Amino acid sequence: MPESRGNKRTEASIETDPYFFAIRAFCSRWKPFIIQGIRFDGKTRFSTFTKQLPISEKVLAVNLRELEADGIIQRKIFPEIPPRVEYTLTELGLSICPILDALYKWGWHEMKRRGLPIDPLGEMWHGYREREEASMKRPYK
Amino acid sequence: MPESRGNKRTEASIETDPYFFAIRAFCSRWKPFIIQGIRFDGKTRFSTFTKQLPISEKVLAVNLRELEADGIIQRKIFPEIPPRVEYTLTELGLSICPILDALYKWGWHEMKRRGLPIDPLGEMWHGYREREEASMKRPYK
DNA sequence: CAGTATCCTTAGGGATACTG
DNA sequence: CAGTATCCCTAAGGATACTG
Repeated sequence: MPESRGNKRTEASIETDPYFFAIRAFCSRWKPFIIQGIRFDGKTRFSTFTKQLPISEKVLAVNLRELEADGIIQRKIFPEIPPRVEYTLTELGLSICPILDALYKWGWHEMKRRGLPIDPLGEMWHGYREREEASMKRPYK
Repeated sequence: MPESRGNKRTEASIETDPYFFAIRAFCSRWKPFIIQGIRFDGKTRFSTFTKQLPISEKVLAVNLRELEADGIIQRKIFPEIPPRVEYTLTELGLSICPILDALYKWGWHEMKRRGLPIDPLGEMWHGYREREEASMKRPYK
């Protein structure tokens, strides 16, 4: 095996670019929803995510580990039986929220302009629709 | 084949959410760089991208088609020999730039804080480093 | 409860050759 | 020049079962 596929020299330029860094850190499929979920409740438990999102336990665990490794969320373990683990946003995690809000706002306005259907629970979370606390507790299931 | 893998009902909620819409529209691996490239020159040609980015022609073409379909860029064909095609940003495309700048800024500060190496050409594009016009013309090759 | 472990599928990306 | 067409590979995501 003489070399891997990609051109390492040029690849490196992309992968040391802040766009790449930021997008990898919090613009994947699930991370905005996970961050939003923590933000909504202040702190969240593992099983709360699996109730709120159509995400598998494996994928959730991977995303939580990455967010923790990137310093965006914090994991606190309470030595109880049954075990309890709480996830909160760090200062860095809080600094992402305005950007996520801007992404949401852009998408919301563009979807409205095109007449596309918009998930109402996300709208409640973001203040684009009046809140119904009951349905917000179990948004996606 | 009774059903596809994913749960359609819950999938739908995610896929009608503005986060998903916005991230799909311009937070993929290449789209921020493509948008930035057009923004830098005002208008750009196909071959200019392939010189500026370590991207294959196929992937570039796919991304350009998607950006055009989403109304983010405009494609103008000049009936010449050899053919000439110019890509420009639409109003919608311009509306994305502040969000991309915020993403870049967040990534830049966080990478600095961690002492990570940052691609200098991106820094020039974004005004985080003094411009050297020569090297900015062929950034990634 | 809060996860691993296993196995599988698919979308995105990439190298290269070719065409109008 | 501005793309297609092919073929290939990997990473991300997902369903399900199991464990401390």
